[in-house]
Amino acid sequence: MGKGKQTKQQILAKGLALASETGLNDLTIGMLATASGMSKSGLFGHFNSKETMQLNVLEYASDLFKEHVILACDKDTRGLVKLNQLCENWLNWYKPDAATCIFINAAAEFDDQPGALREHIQATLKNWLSYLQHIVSQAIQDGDFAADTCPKQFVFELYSLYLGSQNLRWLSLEDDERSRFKTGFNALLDKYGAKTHEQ
Amino acid sequence: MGKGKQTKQQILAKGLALASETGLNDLTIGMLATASGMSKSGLFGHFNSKETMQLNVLEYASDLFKEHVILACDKDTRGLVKLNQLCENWLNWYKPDAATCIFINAAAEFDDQPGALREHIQATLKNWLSYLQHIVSQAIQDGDFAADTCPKQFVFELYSLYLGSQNLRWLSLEDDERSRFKTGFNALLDKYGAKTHEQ
DNA sequence: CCAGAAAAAGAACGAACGTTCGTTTTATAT
DNA sequence: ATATAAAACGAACGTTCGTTCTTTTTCTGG
Repeated sequence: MGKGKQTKQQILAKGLALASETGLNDLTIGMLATASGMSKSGLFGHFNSKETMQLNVLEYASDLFKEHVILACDKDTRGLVKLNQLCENWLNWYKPDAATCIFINAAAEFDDQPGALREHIQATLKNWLSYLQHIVSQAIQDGDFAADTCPKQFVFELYSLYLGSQNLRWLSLEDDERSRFKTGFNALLDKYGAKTHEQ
Repeated sequence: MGKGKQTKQQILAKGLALASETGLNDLTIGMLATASGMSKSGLFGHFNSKETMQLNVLEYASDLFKEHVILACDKDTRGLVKLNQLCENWLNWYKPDAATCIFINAAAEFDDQPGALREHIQATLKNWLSYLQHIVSQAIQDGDFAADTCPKQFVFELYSLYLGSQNLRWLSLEDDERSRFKTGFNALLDKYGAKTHEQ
């Protein structure tokens, strides 16, 4: 890896950290340059636009998500077992004590702002939801959920619990162990007739 | 009402409309002035700071929320019946086909930005959630929900469904009738043993 | 109707932003 | 080691922002 790509990775790591604190919108080229110990124009040369920089930060976050959530699951698991692992990873995917998920946050920031960023965020979220639906469908096939379970509705309710947990956490109404989420999650498994749930 | 308060109300109405489209953060003094047909400094005089202007917009939104959601319920209803009415009003409280709820949106925008705005948003949301808990407690007292129902957990799951519905709506995965929300809501009522659910 | 107050306008400011440009430093490959 | 390309720098640009003045217009009460 050449010098260029190397510092670019360092910039993106710092960028994701900053964006997680202040939001992707407030991730300014000047402050990211300062945080990276380089000049504004020096950093700018890596991206040639602020939007490209933000896009690259999101892609960097996607890589981390894939690594820490999806690939971190045990091999050859599927259905209900994998769903449990995914949710556990999902809750703590890029920082143990962190603020809100950058994708959820960015979605709220750019929801009304057309452009490449918005489309990228939408695609990422849709992709994740459809992956979850795939796993739920496996669980149904395996007989872990009732046969008439609707994967879309299931994932909607699961996703909702995730959003709710993050939101309540911000209001200091959710604890570190995500008790509200986990109680809701277990109730969700019950409702759809899960035979066994571990953890 | 003097001329001052009068135009101020018009400004706030326009401000809420704009903030609902572009977010409270991007509600600039210049553009709000232009939209209100007056000069930047003329509008500025009403608030003496951008933060105060944003706060007033939020308070204006709170008034509208109280009017369209809480006070719009039939008098002398309580418990489960009132909960149904509240949720129906909640889904369409400030515009029929609108974008996301301004409080949810503002929460995401200011969650990492200390100040009066953040505290106001937190207080507003907490107040709403605790009001919902009060209504749920009534429903338990009235025997409409199982006696061992936890109001906090109930409201958490209800709130989550609201967040999820809005988020999926943005992803074009929820329809105008909020089918996902309503299916989840009815399932929630079932789970906690609601005897009757209307609408 | 008219004085005094309130409201609005207009011009200007300092700061921060994204971006451009020319130059200098650093890395890389022959 | 040296030529060439990549990377980083520093200064400046045009804008936009919130805010502060001073002046003008518009209300309003006696």
